[in-house]
Amino acid sequence: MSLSGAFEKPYDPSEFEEKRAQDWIDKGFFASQPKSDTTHYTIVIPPPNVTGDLHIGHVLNNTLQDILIRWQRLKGRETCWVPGTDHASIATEAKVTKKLADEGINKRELGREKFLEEAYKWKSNYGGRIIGALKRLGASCDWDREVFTMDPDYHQAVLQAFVTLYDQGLVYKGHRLVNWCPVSQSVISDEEVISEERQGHLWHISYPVVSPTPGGPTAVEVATTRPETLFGDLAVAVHPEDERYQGLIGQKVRVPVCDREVPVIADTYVERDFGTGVVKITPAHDMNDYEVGQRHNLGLLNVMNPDASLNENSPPAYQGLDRYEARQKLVKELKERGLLVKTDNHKMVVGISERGHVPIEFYLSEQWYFKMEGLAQLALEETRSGRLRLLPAFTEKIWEHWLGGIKDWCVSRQLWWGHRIPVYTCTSCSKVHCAVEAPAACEACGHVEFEQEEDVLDTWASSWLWPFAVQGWPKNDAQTQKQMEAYYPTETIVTGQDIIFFWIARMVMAGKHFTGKLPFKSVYFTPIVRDSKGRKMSKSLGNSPDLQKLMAEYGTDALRFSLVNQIVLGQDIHWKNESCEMGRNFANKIWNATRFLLSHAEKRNISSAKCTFESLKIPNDAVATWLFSEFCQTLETADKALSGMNFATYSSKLYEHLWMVFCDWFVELLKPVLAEAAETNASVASLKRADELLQFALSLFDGALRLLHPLMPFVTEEIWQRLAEGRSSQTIGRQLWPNAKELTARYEPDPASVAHMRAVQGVVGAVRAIRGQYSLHPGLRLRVVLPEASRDRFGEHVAAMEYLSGSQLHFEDALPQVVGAALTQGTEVFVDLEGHVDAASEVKSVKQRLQKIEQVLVGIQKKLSNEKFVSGAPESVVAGARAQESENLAEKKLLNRVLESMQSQGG
RNA sequence: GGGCGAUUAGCUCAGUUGGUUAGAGCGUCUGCUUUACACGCAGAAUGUCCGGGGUUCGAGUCCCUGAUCGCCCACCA
Repeated sequence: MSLSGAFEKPYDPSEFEEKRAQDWIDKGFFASQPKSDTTHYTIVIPPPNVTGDLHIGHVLNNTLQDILIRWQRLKGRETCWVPGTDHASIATEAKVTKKLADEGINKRELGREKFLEEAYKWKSNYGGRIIGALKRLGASCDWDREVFTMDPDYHQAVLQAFVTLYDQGLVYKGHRLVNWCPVSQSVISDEEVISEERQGHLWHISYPVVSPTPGGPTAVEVATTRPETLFGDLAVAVHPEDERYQGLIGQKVRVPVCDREVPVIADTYVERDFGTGVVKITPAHDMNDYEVGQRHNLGLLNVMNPDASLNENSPPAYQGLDRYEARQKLVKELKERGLLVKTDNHKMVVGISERGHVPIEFYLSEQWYFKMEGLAQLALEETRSGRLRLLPAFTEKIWEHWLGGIKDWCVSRQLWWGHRIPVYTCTSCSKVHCAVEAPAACEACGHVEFEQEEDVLDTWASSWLWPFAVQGWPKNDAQTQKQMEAYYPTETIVTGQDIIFFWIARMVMAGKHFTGKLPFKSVYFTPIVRDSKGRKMSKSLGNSPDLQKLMAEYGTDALRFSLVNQIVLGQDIHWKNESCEMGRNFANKIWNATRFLLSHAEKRNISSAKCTFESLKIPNDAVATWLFSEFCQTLETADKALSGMNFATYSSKLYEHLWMVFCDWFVELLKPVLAEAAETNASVASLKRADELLQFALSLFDGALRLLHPLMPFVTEEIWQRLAEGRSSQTIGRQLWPNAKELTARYEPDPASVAHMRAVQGVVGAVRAIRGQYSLHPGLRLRVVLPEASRDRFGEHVAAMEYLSGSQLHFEDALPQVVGAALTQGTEVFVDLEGHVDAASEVKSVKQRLQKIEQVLVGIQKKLSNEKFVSGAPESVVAGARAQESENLAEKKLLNRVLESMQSQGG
């Protein structure tokens, strides 16, 4: 293929990527079909919120899934990556509600049906965005299988799961204090409450004693962080053994402002050392107070509305005020009445609603719950038995802790966007029916009218079914059976650790409970991506990278590479946009390496199309044997790293192989070979060698591209398309991943060739270093002397070594007059510096080096003279130390010889 | 209050079961339009491996302890 048009430097990904991403999908390269054999490899995507935007965390976890899927696809497995989106009940409802409010429309006035219409409109406007972004990222999902958690089939699955649990007695309705989000005006689960430390106050308020005993106190001082709830106080509590308040127990005190009389009770819940040792008890607005209230039969007094404003149980002046306005007003009034003793600053932990971003209220209401203990046991058994593996391993401790102390799951939400709870109450006899379809007639009285529950289910009570519901569960038709057989259970889940309880644990429970199978074999928790200062990415900080811009500026491959390359299992990533440079430079590097190979192939009339990895032939040549050995090692590392989900090991090995090995050394070694063959009087042997090496290079490069493809799909595809004409109906993504066993059975890797090449590199490096030491111009051809005895060893590489080091090699034992000397891999290297360097400065340099060597030798010899080391350490370590000693001795001897020679020359 | 993780070059981080003279990328410095690539090539400099103890012939690695940062869990109003 000729180097025209689309093969310019530098590599410009923005020219290709978008088109390529669409082309892959159009040609159906990612489509999967259930097969009757067992080659399936399935991953289900963690469905992003339907109205969400792609953020860098998505890039990370979807890139990792894509790497696994593309890797397995290259290995010839029938891969299926199921994409989709989550309806995200509370998050979406909040967005739609806000949008309506901005337009002056009140959600409740609009009514349920109209609201849902609006929500679907919103979904159709924004729901495609994140899917589009994932496609742009190159995610090789089977896009024909996209599922939305409110699709009709999925809805059926959610209802069926609920009904099944109900029939099994695992669903109940409970009347208790719940976490209430005043913004969404719905209950939320414990997991949706985020504890945050906040600076608050501890107000000391005086409660007058109703009938003080003579000489006794006339008031008690109560400490509280939430004064506005005092309208709901039903008692004041002290510790039963607190000597200060013995006389008060059983008396009555007057709640300030509302002037209600409440008893002083004794309960061990009270900490004597905290505050004043006197606590106001507000059973309807605090979990602990609720418990205390239960113990003392205090009853309940709710003083708030669902939006956290004060209700009719508060004094008229406070009714309708928001809780914080009420607090201010009350504190002021207490001060005026002289009942506020003091105000202390106080740090406390406040429960914040994950979606509403405001402190939650404890609120008394009736809600639906799932019984979790049995389900939690199912999940625990899977990790304890080792059938389910969590990475990083320490997450298993978190898992154990949560599941061990699990509480029942409050699944009802006072929302409209979601799966409405399938419970129907007969309007005549009040019999409760739970069924997927509304019953035709009441089982008890035959009446035909029902009222369905108003509430919808927690989002996670639908997404916990994801791995099997996407395949059609619980339907039992032929297609569903076939799909369940092929694609369930899946392999692995890749996601953030933040949803370990929300989603991962519950999927395991649901999988075991409803299908009897563990839904995946492993879970990989990705690192959290933070900004360069270690702060969480957040909208309010505006520190999230603009991914569209990054992809346009550096390329998607660059983004993928740079992100993956920074992964450390179990640790956060500190992200800088500039780190994309590494990936961009890498993509450019291999792009240009291709330009080099192809231009020479053209010159030598070699068809790159014929040089596929399948046609790899290894010429009988030290350079080829060496590169092949390196490649085999890279392949082994890549396979092992990906199997163990060590993604950064995989990325850095490929980087090293392609750049440091293939480009820096192999291509450079190839150049003099090609140059020799290009001479007019080139020998037949040199022509043959050039052609063989070039063909070998192209074939091996094809293999290396495949190894890199899962990580950098775009640039590898662009290159692969240019290696042969007429590939547009194919993709590199469906070629074969090199098979290590077959490969090494055909050609044996040769460790000696690697050692041999290291010697060549050592000599070249030594000359370069000496050149650098004196800043000698690279164009200056140096005279280099190697010992006569090494002639055979380096014979075939002389031309290459001369080219790489910019020198002329001579094999002789006489030293140059002014000489830069080095010892590398047992070879003495002498660079003739006569006329370039002043002898005195080289003498000085040699003396310095000798000093260093002396120091090192002292250390080694001390170790070697230690009897315990010699007898105690493994043989290889002792041998290593001895080798080190002799090497340093040899270098010392060499330098002394050089020194002597130069000093005698200099007079 | 419990549990977990981190601390290695100016910055971001590697460093397998303890074993040569601790590495990479970026940045810095030097020299290069060497005909694939300046998004490049060649070379160089830079470390109290957080502090303090201990185990060991040998510790960045294991143990104890202290400090700092971060995360998770927990009902002190």
